[in-house]
Amino acid sequence: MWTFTTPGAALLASRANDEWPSSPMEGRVAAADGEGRGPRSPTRSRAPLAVNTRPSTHPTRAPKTIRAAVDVMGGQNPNGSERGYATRLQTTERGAEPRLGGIIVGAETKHFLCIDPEAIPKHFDAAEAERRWDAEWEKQGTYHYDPSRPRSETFVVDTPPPTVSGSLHIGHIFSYTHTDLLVRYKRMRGFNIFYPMGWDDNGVPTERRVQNYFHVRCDPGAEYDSSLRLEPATAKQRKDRPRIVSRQNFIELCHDVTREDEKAFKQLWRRAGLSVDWREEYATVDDRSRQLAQLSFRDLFEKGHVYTAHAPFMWDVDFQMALAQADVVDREQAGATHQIEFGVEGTDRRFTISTTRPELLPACVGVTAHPDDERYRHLFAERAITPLFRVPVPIFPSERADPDKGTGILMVCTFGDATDVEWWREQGLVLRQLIGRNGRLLTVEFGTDAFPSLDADSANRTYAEIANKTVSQARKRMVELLREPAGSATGGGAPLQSEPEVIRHAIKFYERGERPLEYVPTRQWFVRLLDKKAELLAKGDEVQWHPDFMRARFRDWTENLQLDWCISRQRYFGVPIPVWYPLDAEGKPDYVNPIVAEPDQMPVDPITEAPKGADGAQRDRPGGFTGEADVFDTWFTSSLTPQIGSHWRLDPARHKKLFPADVRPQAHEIIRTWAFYTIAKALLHEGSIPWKHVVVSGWVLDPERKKMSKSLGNAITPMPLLEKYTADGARYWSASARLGTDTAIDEKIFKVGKRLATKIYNAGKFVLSQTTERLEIETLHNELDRAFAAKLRQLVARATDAFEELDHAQALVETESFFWNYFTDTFIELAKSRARSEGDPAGRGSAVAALRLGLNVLLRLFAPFQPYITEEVWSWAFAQETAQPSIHRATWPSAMDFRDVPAPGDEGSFDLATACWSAINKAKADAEVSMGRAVETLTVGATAATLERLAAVQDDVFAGARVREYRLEQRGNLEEGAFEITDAVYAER
RNA sequence: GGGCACGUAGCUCAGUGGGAGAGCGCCGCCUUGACACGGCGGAGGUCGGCGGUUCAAUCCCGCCCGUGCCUACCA
Repeated sequence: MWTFTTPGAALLASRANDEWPSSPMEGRVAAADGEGRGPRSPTRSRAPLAVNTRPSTHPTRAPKTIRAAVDVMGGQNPNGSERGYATRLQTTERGAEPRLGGIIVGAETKHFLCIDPEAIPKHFDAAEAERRWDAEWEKQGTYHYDPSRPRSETFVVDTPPPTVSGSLHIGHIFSYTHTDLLVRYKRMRGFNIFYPMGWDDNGVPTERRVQNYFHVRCDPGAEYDSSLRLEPATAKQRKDRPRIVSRQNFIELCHDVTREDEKAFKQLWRRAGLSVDWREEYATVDDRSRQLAQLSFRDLFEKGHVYTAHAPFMWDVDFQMALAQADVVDREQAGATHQIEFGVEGTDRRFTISTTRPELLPACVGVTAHPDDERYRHLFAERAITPLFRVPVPIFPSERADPDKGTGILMVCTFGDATDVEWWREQGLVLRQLIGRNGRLLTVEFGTDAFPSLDADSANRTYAEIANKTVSQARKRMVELLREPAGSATGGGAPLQSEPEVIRHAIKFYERGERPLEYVPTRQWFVRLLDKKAELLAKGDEVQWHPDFMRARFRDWTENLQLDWCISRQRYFGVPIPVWYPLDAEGKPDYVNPIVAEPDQMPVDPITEAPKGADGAQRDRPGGFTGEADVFDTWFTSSLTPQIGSHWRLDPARHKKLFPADVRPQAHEIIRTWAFYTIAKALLHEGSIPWKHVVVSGWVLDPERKKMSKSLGNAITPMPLLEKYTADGARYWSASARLGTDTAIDEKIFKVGKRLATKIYNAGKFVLSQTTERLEIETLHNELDRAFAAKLRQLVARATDAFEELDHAQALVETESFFWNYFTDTFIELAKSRARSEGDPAGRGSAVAALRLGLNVLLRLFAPFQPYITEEVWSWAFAQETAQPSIHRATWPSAMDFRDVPAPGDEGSFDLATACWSAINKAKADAEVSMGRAVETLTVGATAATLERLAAVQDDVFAGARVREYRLEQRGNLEEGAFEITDAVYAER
């Protein structure tokens, strides 16, 4: 028996690929071609042409015409699904009424359906179709995860939760489409897809957005106002001081705003056709995420992986919070080196240090030079005297001092940079903290134990000049002070030895910050990572990176890690650190013995809730407890996305089925954060990798080839592009880019994608309107049809290979070029006239069958790329024929689709037909007549061998070219396969 | 400073040890019974530069130039 639409069970035998299962039934596939049965997918039945004949469960909605048609048709619905019916209704309601198109005879007699082209709108209304199919997919549960199926048949995606407070831009569509392409392919390969979607809403971006939106500031000491309702601030209001709101009010405002932001994202995702299972939606501040983040903390605490410490650490003076190494970026800034003369205690010796931070002179706690530096060796036992403040400080040798930098000798301050912190620790230097948490110079008094001075009065007078100033103001004033000879530590004139020399150098900033970081001693929580570099590197190597060179990003970052992970943030909107500290009799917190919340208490807010068994009245009372006010670093929660999806610790059976995930898509700039922390968490919690594959998308660049981002102001909003070029068009643009490759945005590509959808629409309309009525089809009789099918079969193999290698762009190029070059431009044109011929029933049946085979297979190959148009055309007839209401759950094309198609007599006959046809077209173009113009007569010249091979397909060629009479002429001077058209006489118009 | 990626037609990008490609744009023609949201035909490139390996290099190797990113330094 021959069939033309066969979402068969057996899959194309693809290359062995150990780590990347090609199919849920891998291993059985190759052996059981034609016999393998897919798991539970309704399409995996052996009744490919069946039409739903079950009595409708919605008889009142069933149009009579359809019911009549259905009653006529034989066959069975293989799985009793009623879904097919919904689609049929849909189609019918829109006026494209399917009707019997012909009969296929064989072991079983089947019918196929065709459409009335007049009933299909001339132009495809994409916006309408996008809304309609989105609703339909939701209704049908097309993208639902089936928890009853085993892990081996499941494909798990760890979705990136976008920061909803960030601006939506076209880059979102780009990278999320890449994921969706893979997901849709895997779904059609029979996998049970787990594709959740989360929103990352906690953290600084949301707080900042809320502050601006309502023009408010949070004051944790303020009273909660349960009736507070705020409107977005007006321009006038913004000129006033921000309104102060309580912590709880502030958090509520954050929730309000993120709820709205999530809606916008979700709307865009749905419009773009992401095949997410929306039942698996989560937010990183929702109850489950908070609970899991807190459970994560407790697990790490119990395992000894977290600790709290009071120490100088990187601090953003604007946000006033501590930072992790991953939050910090270098920025090139203008600076200046200042040469400042120091004295040596009890001598008249002197030396000159070089510094870019003269304002820290009052915080100088030591001086150091390289131990082998002949210029300074003799000073190492001495104490230096600082200028202006006359503070004696130790001079010590250090290998870290570079004799070639600056003057070779430098001052150590508390704290100018990370090296200062290290010297301070190693040498046991005193602490003279100068920079406050708000970035201004603290008030200090010289002549005290903490700030000794040989001339306290003068020091205090001088310091008064810079106290309370910001760092940059203080620096400016300090330079002026250093120009005055009175401040000299040696009596040798102005301490500043020369004019500051302007340089450009890299300064550490918080990535969202505007002022340089400072090192400020604070108490923070940390996750121990430095002692686990080797394990982290090993896990990174266990993961497969696509493209592979992205692996190096992870390795570089991990190898260069300098600090443990600081996870506490002095913010309000986030996941609270679930900890209380006992208070001693004097009301001082005991940080050494924190009380960690019990698992069954989580999620918990230690600011409003008490430890288990404690009396809330004991809060902040001597002998009682105090709640930790800090929240977690956003990444502490985001690094759990695989576990949030799998419900780790909440549902162990589910977790076992969904963890580790198969694939993690992400952008390359967050390898150091999201990927790194996620690998770290999986290692610390379970000694596992979090996912098997990381798929890295490139960036979207603006036409100037700059990265598109809100901060650069070059971000393009996606919705207008989706509306202008359709979702399928936008997806086409995304799909054109290979993984890891940055892509300049180019609307021309969107346009091409829209054009492709239009062409699919029109080709579908044409093919499905071809009928054989009551004629019988047995097999592909015709050489051209067989040669076309053979080519199509090769395309299927190539597209499948490309997807298996995660090269969606290649799969698209292959499919698109085949569709255009071999299907619409040639095969349809050549088979067209036979498909309508009255005198050749077998040839006509063969043509119609081959056209439908081509359309059916190509639609499925395009389905991941253009989900809307393919679903639309699929719904016209194939949905019913296959009893598979959605193409997105139909089976990916494979050798099974061709199992009953005979091989052509000559593999090259399709190309030969095309060549001859093109030659005639060229003759017409040269004669400036239309392609549709009939040709009264012409002569075709070719070699004898070529003409002989042409014989099998020449009827289609001349019919397609509308040639009435032709003469074949042997030409020995032409190349094999080449044609020359002469003596063409064109018909009158 | 170290590393990775990239450099091919006006633009956006494929590609391969032996013939230089696609789409868009451009030029000319054609309103054909799926499609003018279309079709046919055509022009257009010293494959960043210089060396090397090879019978043969756009492709492999080295150096250089340019672009982007990661990472480091940051007196």
